[in-house]
Amino acid sequence: MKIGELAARFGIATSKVRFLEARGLVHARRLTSGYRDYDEDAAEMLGVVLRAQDFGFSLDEIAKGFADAPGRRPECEVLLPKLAAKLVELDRHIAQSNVLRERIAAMVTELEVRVATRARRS
Amino acid sequence: MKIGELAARFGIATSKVRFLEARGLVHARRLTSGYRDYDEDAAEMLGVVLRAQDFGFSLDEIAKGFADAPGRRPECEVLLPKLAAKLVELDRHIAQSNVLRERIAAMVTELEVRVATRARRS
DNA sequence: TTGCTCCTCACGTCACGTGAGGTGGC
DNA sequence: TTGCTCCTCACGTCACGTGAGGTGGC
Repeated sequence: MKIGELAARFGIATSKVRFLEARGLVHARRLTSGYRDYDEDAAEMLGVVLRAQDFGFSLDEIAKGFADAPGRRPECEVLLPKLAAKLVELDRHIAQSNVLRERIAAMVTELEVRVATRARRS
Repeated sequence: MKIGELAARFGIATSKVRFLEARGLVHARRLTSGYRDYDEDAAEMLGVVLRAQDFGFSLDEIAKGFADAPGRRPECEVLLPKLAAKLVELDRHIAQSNVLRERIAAMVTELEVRVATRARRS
């Protein structure tokens, strides 16, 4: 599989795939033409990386996760505390977002009232 | 007020204040020593900028907001549609975060079961 | 003099995106 | 030959943070 096909499969840009390769997070063989060539193993690895990113891990954290793991995939024991920490972080983030949402909603209401009042006056 | 006091008042770094000044989002007079000097007007403007950032506006958007407004503060008519759009965006973001939260929680549970099973086996 | 704050560059960071200039393959 | 995809640099972006080298002010 060439880079364009792989990128399309995950809905990302080819530049991102090359970038992740430079960071050591995806591996590619090369065709004689110099084109990158990916097998299913590489695709799966990319999938794991993208999901970890979704989970809020930075690329450094993800790289360390792969390094800590003896095999290609990080082990449960390594992953568990990190995921648990992310869960706490996410909960705080969601709570903050909800507060923010209410503040913005309140401001919108206030501005709407102000605009309406001004319209009535003129 | 000097930069350190202003920064401390808002809980931000002095480097951020200088950066925002370079972007034209805060204004400072200068003392003869060359030190930046801030009055309450400047502090208020900084407060507006920081709140807008909290609301998820980029610095470019904030700068445009100030530019669109004839005075120092953006008008309701300019602000309202932008805030409304942010509200929609935030709602989507919160919904996604909740989905993510459940996915991580499920994975944590799954890994815990796997670790427990392995412990029992050995 | 000490120690704190302030100053101006300039470069680093994070995760890419973009554009130049060139090549492979149907 | 056209047109699409691929390649490698190198620089741009966003919102700052950091560090060098130097100065003000109590």
